[in-house]
Amino acid sequence: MAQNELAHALEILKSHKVRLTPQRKTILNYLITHHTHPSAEMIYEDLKQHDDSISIATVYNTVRLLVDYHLVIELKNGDGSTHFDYFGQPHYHIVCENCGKIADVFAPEFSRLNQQLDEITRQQTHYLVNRTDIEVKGLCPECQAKLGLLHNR
Amino acid sequence: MAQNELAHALEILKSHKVRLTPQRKTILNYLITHHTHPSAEMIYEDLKQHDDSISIATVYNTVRLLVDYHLVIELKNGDGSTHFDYFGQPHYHIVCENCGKIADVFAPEFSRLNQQLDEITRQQTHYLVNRTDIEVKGLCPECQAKLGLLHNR
DNA sequence: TTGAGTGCAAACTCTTTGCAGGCCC
DNA sequence: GGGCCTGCAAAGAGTTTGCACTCAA
Repeated sequence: MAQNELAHALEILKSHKVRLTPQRKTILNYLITHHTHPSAEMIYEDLKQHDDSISIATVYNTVRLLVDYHLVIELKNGDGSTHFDYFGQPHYHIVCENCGKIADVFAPEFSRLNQQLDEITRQQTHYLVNRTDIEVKGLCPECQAKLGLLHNR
Repeated sequence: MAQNELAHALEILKSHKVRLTPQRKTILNYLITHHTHPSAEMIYEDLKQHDDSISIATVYNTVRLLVDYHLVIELKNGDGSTHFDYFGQPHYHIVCENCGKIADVFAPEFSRLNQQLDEITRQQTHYLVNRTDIEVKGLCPECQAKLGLLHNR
């Protein structure tokens, strides 16, 4: 499954004549197999553990490349850094405003909803729409408990 | 209109026992009357022109305060800095991926759509939902023309 | 072979912080 | 009058850049 995903993503890059270096494959594979919304720093630290030696500059270069090809999306969770998420299946994100934890939300209505937004946006602004990112903000279950808010559910 | 808006916003702050300093009023008023999605730096530069002397630190402090009280929302347009927008009427944003220009989109369906998202998100993640931000990315009319893409409309 | 990619470290930009003095409530 | 807010400058964090070397195609 993840292997197919990786092959598929590599195919897309190859079709755009992007050079497939070991570093790029490693980072792409990391993002496909880790749905933890890591920052560049986290990717770097994790990959350093294994014998994959990769510099932080290459991590930044590569994630930007992957974002440009719409394979990965950027997320901000309020901690100052940018987090990344492989975007294989359409989904959106909810960010905990207290601890910054990010969760994925897969909604069947998502694509229909996106189409609606595209339509409205294009009519109203004449912008050419490429993609829509939805970000919900709230409190994760842990932080609700921590803050004594569970009775509010 | 803008005066009512300002009075309304100040009322909200006052009800939370927030100290209403001249700087805070000035910045809030600036954001209510300028729907240009400025960065902290832009607000600072603009206010420096007039005799309002305000430090950049105060601009950062104040916009964060306003974001905390949900009077203002933060936007990223890819230029590295954070932009701010007074959030009087519910709306969302489209960002030009080429030049970074941000436009507002007011959709009547927006609040219904938000409710749907809240529902789905809460059921799926058990997060307590506070707010939903939608950000559409695309190309503004000017950049479409500049890039010779108008025939794609 | 060759030019794009990598690694390193320094530089840069945006934002935050510490502290002394000022002023809103 | 008390304590939060402001202004200044310096520090901090995250990200980008310049350059020499490497390697995928």
